[in-house]
Amino acid sequence: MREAEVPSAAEQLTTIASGVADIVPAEALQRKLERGVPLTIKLGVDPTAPDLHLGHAVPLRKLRQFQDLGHEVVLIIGDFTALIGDPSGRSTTRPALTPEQVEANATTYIEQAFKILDPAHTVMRRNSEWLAPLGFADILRLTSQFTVARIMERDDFQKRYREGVGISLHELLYPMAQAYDSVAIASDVELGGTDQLFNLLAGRELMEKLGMEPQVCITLPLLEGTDGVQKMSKSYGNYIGLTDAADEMFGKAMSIPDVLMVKYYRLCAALKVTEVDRVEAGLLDGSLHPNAVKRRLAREIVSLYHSEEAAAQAEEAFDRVFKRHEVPDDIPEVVVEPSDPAHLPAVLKAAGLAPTTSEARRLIEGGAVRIDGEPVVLDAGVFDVPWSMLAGRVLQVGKRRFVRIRA
RNA sequence: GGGGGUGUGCCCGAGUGGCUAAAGGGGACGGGCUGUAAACCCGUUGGCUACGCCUACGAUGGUUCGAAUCCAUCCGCCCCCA
Repeated sequence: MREAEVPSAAEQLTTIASGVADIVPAEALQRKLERGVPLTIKLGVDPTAPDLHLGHAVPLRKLRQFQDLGHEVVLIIGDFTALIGDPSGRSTTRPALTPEQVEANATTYIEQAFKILDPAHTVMRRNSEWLAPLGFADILRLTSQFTVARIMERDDFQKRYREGVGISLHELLYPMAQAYDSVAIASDVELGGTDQLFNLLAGRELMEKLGMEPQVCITLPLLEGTDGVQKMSKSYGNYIGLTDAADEMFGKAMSIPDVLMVKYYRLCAALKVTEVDRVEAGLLDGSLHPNAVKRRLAREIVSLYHSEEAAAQAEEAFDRVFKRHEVPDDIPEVVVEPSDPAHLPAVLKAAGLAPTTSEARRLIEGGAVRIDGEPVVLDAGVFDVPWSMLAGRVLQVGKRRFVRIRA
């Protein structure tokens, strides 16, 4: 009875191809799908960054699509390769992690990954299972499958070599190690970011040399962060975290540039491809208002990581603050040592609304501070305010920072 | 091993003795407009209960009434030759 629900290879291909950067080679994937047997889909993750965001979620979502089409996922925790450090996109040798760090990161990774993946169709493996037991002879046999010229084709290696930046010998082995993962689990398909293409192809090549059916490589585009320019990353501060609170997540999603909306729909939401196509067309011909489209996107994302109710609440809270310019309903309360008159910059600092009193002064002078929604206007050089103006009231800085003052 | 260059605020980058808390740009923040998008306009961008004081131009120590600017030593980074 399940067979009746299984979409045709062509239909599956439409879903799989949505939003991806490349499928190498696409015909091979089609052939694999046509067999009608569940495929083994591989994703290797480096347990380097503990907190996942929507950028990390992109390949995970694609895996989930595969699962929903009836395929099996093997998630490989690169606990052994983490000791090498993936040189991809790096201009210097990556610092190796300690086994403890790797373990801790792996645990949080798995926890967050299962917000997306279907546990019933996911197998978790660690690549130390098969990489650690390899002897020197095994390594020689594996390395003999690759030529230096082939490995040095990688543009990040080339760049580093040309620029005289050191490349440790063990780094050259990274692609081979990852390739061997594919051999170990006999993957049909491996996913990765566009920067992973070389490593993915190494897997394909090694499998072929060892007489196996080679995997198909699917690359996914890098996701730009909320600033719309840099790729999403914690260090750029432009990320939407998988564990962000619903309100936060909604607000961040609303702040992405319009041009990125369709990409987010494709890569970060769980809608059917036909529905995403419809939204894209609607935006193009003007029948859908961008704001409405973005709201829906924000709701979809929050629903995925929290719930539909949470999404509805987040939208309501968003409207309250940003559309109707009202005070949100749950404002953190801060206890401030009363003084009369009160030195407003000191209060702002104490309340966590400004990092320094100097900054607080600037904000006051710039008209950024409100009490119970009313802008605070003081004479130049005056920063003292009667305590009665503050006690029990809502102190606001800018559009989104609120605090209720408690004596 | 030899020769040369360079180190400024979150980032890039001017500045070669006082007019420099340090031009200009980017970013960020705030205000306006708006759909918390983009674009655009304006303001702010070291600290301090503050018409003043303190700390800042890789580090330390000097010269000077006065130094980011001159000198010495040290540290970091980069380039060329071997």
